[in-house]
Amino acid sequence: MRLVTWNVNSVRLRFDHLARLVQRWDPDVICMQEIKVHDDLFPNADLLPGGHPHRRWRGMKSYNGVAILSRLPLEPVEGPDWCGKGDCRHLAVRLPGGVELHNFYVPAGGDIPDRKANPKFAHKLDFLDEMTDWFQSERKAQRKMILVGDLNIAPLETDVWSHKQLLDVVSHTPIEVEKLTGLQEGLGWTDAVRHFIPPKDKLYSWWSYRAADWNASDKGRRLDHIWVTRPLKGQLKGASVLREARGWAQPSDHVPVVVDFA
DNA sequence: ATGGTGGCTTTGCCA
Repeated sequence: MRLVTWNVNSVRLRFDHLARLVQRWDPDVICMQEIKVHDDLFPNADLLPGGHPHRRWRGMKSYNGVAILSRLPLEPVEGPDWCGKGDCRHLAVRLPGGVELHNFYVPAGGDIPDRKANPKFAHKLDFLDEMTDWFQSERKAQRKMILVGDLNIAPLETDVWSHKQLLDVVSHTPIEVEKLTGLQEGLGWTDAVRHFIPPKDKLYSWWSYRAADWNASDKGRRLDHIWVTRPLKGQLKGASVLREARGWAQPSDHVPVVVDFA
């Protein structure tokens, strides 16, 4: 089984790119974030017509929104209303074999890394705390679970273009990294991508639109992740980050991240 | 210290 997570930054602008993704990498399950469309307007018929027939989505107007397209059957799994905001940042399903798949879009957190000065940063930290508590109390480490998504945090020094220069930049501050690590250690999640691509290697999944030449300056961050619980660790077969997708015409600022399972 | 781009909606908000 090949699984992809991708922050598409508007699903309605990404029909061709999704078709190319399937043509070139043939994923069985596609998890998307930032679909930016209300449920009623989700472009179901125009999206990979005839393919990946098992689909679920949760979207709102303009912002946020998550979706899963799959060749394998999906059963719904209920989740909480994170931070009581009803803002469409989580979609959970059960795959055949009793595997739970959790697709997240963690709040970006605004520009100022200060809980008091910036409510968006407070929301991000609270969201991470709620995730940690919920997985600890409602979900157990011995379950087969996959957690994917745009977690909006680059935890390792090699997950950013400059560790020193990003220490005060939201996405790589010590408090965010500490909370993400706490979430990870809570259930003993394995970072499936770093399982194959050594932590000493630089690795990014996002490059800002604001760079004059994203490829030449290469000021990226690894914000998109795929984690698995211990019972699935032995099933991991490979991982890659599809950097070339950032060079496609009118791209998302994120690229797909892929993990293969036995 | 600043501003750079893109998507969606509205002329600003969010990333």
